[in-house]
Amino acid sequence: MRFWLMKSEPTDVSIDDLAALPEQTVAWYGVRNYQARNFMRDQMQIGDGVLFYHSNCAAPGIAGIAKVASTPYPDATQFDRNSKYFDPKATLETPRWFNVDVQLVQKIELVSLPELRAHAELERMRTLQRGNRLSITPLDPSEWRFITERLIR
DNA sequence: GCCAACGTTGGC
DNA sequence: GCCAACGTTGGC
Repeated sequence: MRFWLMKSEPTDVSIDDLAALPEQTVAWYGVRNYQARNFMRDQMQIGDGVLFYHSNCAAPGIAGIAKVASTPYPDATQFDRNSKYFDPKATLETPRWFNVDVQLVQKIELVSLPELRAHAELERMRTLQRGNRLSITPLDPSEWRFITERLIR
């Protein structure tokens, strides 16, 4: 079992949006970065722990606990001409982008970015590193435990 | 809206 | 394969 931090812009899919979806589950569509894709395609397994992070918004931070809820499959938006995620180089035979489904476990009181930065235990977290932009990053089990056991009210 | 950091593109 | 130009991310 692995642990992941996954960023979502709340104007796109917020934690409340996720909570309102059938099965409280969403396809993690729209990833167009190879490293992040590879995490989903090659490393994620059903049941992996996910921290659902709100990014590019007024109050960035961890907004919920979730889990990986499917094996990887082709991201439908790459084939959709009307989607901003359409990829003309992708074909049904050779899809380029993959996603998993993510299911909400629990909405939490926001653990803000400044709070995350305040703990020495988390200083090596990828998301907190200078210049990091990757939307999906692995978490050390120790980081997962610290956040889920110590920072969540 | 600014801008630092980083990934991708494409000419050569 | 190099690398300048460009686009995107995301905190502030």
